[in-house]
Amino acid sequence: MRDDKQTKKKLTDCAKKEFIEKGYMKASLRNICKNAGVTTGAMYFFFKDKEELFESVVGGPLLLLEQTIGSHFSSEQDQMAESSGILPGNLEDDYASAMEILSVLFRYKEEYLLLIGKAQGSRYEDIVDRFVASIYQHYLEMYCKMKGYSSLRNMTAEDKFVVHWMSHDQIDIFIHLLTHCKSEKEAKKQMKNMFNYMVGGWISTIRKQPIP
Amino acid sequence: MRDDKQTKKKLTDCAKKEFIEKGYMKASLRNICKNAGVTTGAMYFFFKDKEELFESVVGGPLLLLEQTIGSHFSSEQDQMAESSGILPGNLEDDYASAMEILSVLFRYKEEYLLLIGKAQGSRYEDIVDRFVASIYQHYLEMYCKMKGYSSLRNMTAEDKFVVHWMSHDQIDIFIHLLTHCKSEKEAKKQMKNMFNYMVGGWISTIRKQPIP
Amino acid sequence: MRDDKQTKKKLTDCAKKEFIEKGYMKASLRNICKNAGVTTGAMYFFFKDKEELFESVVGGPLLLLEQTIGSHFSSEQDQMAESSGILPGNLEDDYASAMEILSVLFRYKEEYLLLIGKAQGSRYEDIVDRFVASIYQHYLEMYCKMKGYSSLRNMTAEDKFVVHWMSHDQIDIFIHLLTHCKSEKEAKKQMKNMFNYMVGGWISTIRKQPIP
Amino acid sequence: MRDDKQTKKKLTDCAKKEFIEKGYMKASLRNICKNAGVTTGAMYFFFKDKEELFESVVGGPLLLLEQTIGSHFSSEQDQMAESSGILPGNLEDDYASAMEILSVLFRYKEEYLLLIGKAQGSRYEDIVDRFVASIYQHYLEMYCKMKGYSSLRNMTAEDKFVVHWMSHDQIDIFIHLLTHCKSEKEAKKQMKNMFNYMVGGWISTIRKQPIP
DNA sequence: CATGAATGAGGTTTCATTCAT
DNA sequence: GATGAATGAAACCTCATTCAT
Repeated sequence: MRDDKQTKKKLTDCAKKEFIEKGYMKASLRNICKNAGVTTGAMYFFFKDKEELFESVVGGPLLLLEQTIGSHFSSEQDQMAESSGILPGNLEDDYASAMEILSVLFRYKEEYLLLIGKAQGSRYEDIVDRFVASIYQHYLEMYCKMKGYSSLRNMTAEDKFVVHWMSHDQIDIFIHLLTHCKSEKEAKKQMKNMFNYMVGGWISTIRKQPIP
Repeated sequence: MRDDKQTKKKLTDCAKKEFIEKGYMKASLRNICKNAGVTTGAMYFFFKDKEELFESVVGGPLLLLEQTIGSHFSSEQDQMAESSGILPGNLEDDYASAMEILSVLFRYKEEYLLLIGKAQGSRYEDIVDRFVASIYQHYLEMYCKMKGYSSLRNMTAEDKFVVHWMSHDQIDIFIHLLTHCKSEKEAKKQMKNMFNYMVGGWISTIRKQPIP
Repeated sequence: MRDDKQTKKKLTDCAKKEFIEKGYMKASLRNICKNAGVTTGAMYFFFKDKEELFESVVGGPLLLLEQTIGSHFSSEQDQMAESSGILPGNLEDDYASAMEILSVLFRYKEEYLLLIGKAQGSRYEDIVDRFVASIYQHYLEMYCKMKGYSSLRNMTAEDKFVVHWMSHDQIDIFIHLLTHCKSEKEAKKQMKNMFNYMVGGWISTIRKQPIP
Repeated sequence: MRDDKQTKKKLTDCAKKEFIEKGYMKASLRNICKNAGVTTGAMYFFFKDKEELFESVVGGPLLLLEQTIGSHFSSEQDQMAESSGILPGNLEDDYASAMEILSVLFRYKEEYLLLIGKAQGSRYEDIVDRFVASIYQHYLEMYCKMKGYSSLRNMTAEDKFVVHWMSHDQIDIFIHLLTHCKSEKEAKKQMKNMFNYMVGGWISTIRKQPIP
């Protein structure tokens, strides 16, 4: 029983190491199997192909992250938060969300770094864009509210472009923290400044000028 | 003599196409040569190896870009610009610089996209980080002035971290525009909003709070 | 399973033939595989690289030879043989040893010829020198005794030079016999004269003059 | 005029260096031309092919050596020297000849080392055997005289074999000295012992026993 | 004398994948 | 579950040589 999943485990462990070292494309299945002390045939029993092996490494963490982001940034769950001050409520909420996301990110730091920077050649090579897309709708609606638009249909192409950028930037903040901070704790500390930066950007954008 | 530089030209053209299609790593020299109607041996007469062929495609544009950035963002040339308003003078200057950089970027759009997104495996795979590094000093000094510090040595690790992020973000703005805009004209139009966003971010960061 | 080790065998057989025909360097792996009716990939399943394939041909015989030489010429096992006549006992022993070595040499004649004369480019290209080195110590001690020196430290650079030459010459005798005799039997017959020649050389050298 | 042979000179110089470094086979014409600052086409104006380029390096010295050996070891020029002692006169003469040959060898040491050890793949790969063959006849006649045979036809196959070996050994002495001595002077000093060794071998062989 | 371009065959090695056992 | 063998294509690169100019 215990041996049952042991081989598979060893395989994914070695795969992870190899993918991190060399990136998806340059990673060698042979090498992975050799390090795992397993024949390539055995590997193909567990995994359909290279892609699936890669997925076995990053799939779980990716799903977790998607769900976490989804639960916080899905447009459906957006509430008309009562804004306590000048700041739009949603942005305040976002800060809390971001903290949770950071926790997740650092829980599987290696896997996410793999996904973000070493997945070229796999089906995840555009994962960052997908993350951006997944929060875009949320920010679109927030922007809409802050602008005082009555409907999403009032948004111009220019509006949408800037919202897309801001979505991208939000994701980039996460990546930057994951990439440049050693610990979750440090990331959360630095997050404050970056969030502050982002909010400043939002306000400037809404007002069409940076200065109050 | 008859063909003069025709063969070499054909080779770089086909190389460019292949690199764009498949990325540096997956690009096949054989394929490139076949498309150029040339033997691999001929290719190796002109180019030492795959890397050099790649360089022949992106090298020129890269140099141009580095010089453009260098001339606008070098810390030495920073003047104590007389600020006309609340905005620090340097940021205003940066806007003009950004416009010029955009012009360059769109002049060799394909090559820059190649460098930014498809250079994994080549010596340029970290080119974005290098760009960030190349403007970091400039922003460090600007931040210093805006903060009212007397010396760079007054900067904390936290200060540096946030400046590094802002440098990164500046580069990202360029990449975003290059990636998402069809024409230079459109990019320059969208730039305004994004620059506004960035300046808002800077001010928030300096003041340690987003709202005036 | 059906073929068991048939493929590998075929591969080494064809490799041996090719190496003998063209020498290590000019031997073509493609050609070997073609003759063996096997893809190059298959070859690389059994052998890490060209070197290892070569080793699979000469490695076994080489080891055998080294052990045979080692057991007869190791300085540790040298006994103070009671000389029955004027001839130093060790040289008499050496003759018996030489016979055994000849037996080994002719057992894998092809392989040894390969090693001796066609290994340029492989890690065995200096194998002859290594053989010389491996018996040098033995002859150094014998020379020491015959000279009546009390210690190896009494040997001059000139002494050492001549001993080195004689070691080289001993190896050369083996190579000459292997190269120029068709059978082990013939070699053993010719060996007598050559050994006689060598002993005469030794005595002349010890006495510093050839004439009694 | 001076420039005339300058290119050719440079070419042979660089060729020599490359051949010494890598051996005939691994030497790269491209590399040679590059180092000589000349195009391959130019090289092919002076030399028909790789072989001829190699010949331009070793040809001269080789001819000189062949003539030197020829003039000393040619059977025609052998005189019935009056032996002053027990030693056959010819061997005494050989010693003088050997000294002259050593002088020649050290005059073009590099070239001869090239010929002896790095010519595999060229037409000179068997040069050592050719040297042996070129002195064989001489030694055959000397052996004949020393044995007291009336005609060469009295020689058995066994006689011939041992003479061939002794011819080989004579050549080997030269090679050993060239390989292991730094200067001509040192070689000539060491030569004495080696010649002594050889003469002892000859006498033993003639008498069919090493001890007087 | 020499260039610069081009050939074409060949080199060794690596890869993801398959499949009978 | 797992092995070991094999495939076949493709990878990058180097070579000696040729030839029009």
